[in-house]
Amino acid sequence: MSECILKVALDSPLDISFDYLWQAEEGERPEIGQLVLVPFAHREVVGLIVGIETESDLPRDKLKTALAVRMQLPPLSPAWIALCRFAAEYYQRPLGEVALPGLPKNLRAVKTVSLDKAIKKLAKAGSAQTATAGDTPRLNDAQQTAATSLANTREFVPTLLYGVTGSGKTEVYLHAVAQVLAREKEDGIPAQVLILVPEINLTPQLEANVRQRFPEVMVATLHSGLAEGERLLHWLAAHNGQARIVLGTRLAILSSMPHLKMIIVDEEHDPSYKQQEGLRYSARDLAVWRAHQLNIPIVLGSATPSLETWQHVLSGRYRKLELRERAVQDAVLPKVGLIDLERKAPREVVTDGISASLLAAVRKRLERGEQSLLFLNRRGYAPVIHCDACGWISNCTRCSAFMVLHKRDRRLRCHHCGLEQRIPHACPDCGNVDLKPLGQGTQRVEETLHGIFPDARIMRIDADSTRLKGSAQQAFDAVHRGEVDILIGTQMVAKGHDFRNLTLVGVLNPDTALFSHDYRASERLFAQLMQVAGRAGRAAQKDGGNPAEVLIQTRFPHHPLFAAVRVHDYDTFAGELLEERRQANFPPFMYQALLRAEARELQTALDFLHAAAACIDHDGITVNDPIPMTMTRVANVDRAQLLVECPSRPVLQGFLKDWMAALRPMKTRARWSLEVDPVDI
DNA sequence: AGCACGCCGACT
DNA sequence: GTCGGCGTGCTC
Repeated sequence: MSECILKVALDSPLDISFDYLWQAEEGERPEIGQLVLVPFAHREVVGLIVGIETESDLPRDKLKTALAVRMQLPPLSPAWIALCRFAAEYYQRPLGEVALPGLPKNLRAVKTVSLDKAIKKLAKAGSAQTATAGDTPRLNDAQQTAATSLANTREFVPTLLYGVTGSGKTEVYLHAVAQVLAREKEDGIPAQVLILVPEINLTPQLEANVRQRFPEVMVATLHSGLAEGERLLHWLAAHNGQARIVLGTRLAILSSMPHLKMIIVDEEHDPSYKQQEGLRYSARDLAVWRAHQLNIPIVLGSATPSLETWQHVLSGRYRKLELRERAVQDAVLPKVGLIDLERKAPREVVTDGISASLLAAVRKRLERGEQSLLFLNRRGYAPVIHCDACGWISNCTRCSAFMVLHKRDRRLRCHHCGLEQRIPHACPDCGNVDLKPLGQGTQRVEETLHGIFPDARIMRIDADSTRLKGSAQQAFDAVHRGEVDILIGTQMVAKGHDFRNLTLVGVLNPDTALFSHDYRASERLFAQLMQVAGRAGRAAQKDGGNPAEVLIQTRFPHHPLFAAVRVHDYDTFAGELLEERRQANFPPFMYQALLRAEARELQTALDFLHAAAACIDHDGITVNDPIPMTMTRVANVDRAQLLVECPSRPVLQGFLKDWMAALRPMKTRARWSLEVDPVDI
């Protein structure tokens, strides 16, 4: 028996580690990286051992004794702890708040029963398998070149795999994975690969592809949809090295993988990689850091890379491997056309937001027995109802937003706070019974199309139509089986699925993003248009038949964004955007952080931000004026924000550290949080 | 963040 | 008389 002091990180907002006494049994010394059950305030919690010492700075009578070290779990590696520590420092949060919430709940439970059971189960599943690749399809030249380059890369080289939808990026990933796993034979290390995808629910194909290609290999999946028991098994399989491939969403970037040898980030530009609550990290950025830390290759795949990544390519920090053609035989890129809604003569007849030209194109598809997709990023029937007589509009009483008309449920619904009410039968202000829906949502488009094409099989896919678990998948399956003629959808339909018999994509209303105050809106719109265009049949035009067509309705047909979309020219467009960003001192040429505050009274939030702006010295940092957020009130809480900027990341980081230290003890009724590298401002 | 303690209003 | 409102303070 010998006594030691355990330094323990706990999931607590206090940015310190906590010291506990521990009597180590002979031969059972605790190690850094092990989990430990400790008494904390009036409860028992599980923490992470981050240090083992003989002395504590605190007097002995202040120390409590740890209750149990979780010896059955192999310790988390120093590299994993370093990753968490980096994320904690970079995003200005305590280590414990980064390291612990990501662990399966069972590992953090007071009782250890399910953990023991899971460990036994995995022990039965056997040791690491030999990685023998299944049948590998032939690669085209571009794919082969990319795959060879990746095969020759064993160190940290961030690589952009740049290719349009259908150019065969997945095949290149799988080759790269096969290469990494095959190296086990040479150096005897059972390598692991991490593959990140934006939304696991939309990419069951990738999981199926991976499992089919590597039938001998254990594949773990990690995403928020897993049941706790499953989550524990998959996490443990990654942690003990049994799972050779881990496929997951952004949260998987913090998984423990002791033999990690390659990271792949699919659709690296996707906004889903940014966690938008709690610890607001970018999984893509952490992936690059993790690859750098381990000196292993990382592949970032995209048809429309983020401007951050693109800038790194231009500056030579990242390597670019390009896949130019679609890999599927006979497939060519869809033809993109614009429908000018402002054209004076002949004027487009527009029915509920759908132009006559687009309707004609849909009719042509119906006659040919082909499928059409209409894309509108707005669910509900109409975004607002209003009274012609007095000007009343359906504002939410708790938010600075409209109540959206959901005609089928006969309700108004706020998409921000969830408030619902029945549709008023008359104007609440003047009693006028003729309240009119303004604008279009997917439900209205569905209704209009039913009226125009009564015999067509029409399906709507959005968050409302797919509320039930599994119903989204069922809907997509029905489209694949050809049971749908016209598909109407929000951005849910833009990702992941390619429909072979789909030859028309109509984009109803992209214009709001063109002149948005958010300077990232056009970058996102471009990506979204390219992505939704990619849904159009990859094999639609064999037999010299009809090429797939994308029709975009717009009142601004001369906007340069559309010119770039028409010729599928991301390079030029990205170059122009980057030049604008450089001129305007926006990211990636500027580093930013956002201090947000919210309170019942807007003034409380603003007062706090003003005090925060004044509380320390900020040489070299631009501290902007506190401003109310664009959507100021959500669920009866007013929100304001303060943007700080600096062209140097280390300088900004240094400032943020001091700033947070100064802010924490400040007394305020406002709730506040800091976001580093914010995406929407 | 939890969670307990503590000191004032309407109810079985 | 007590249930419970949320302000304040502490956590090795």
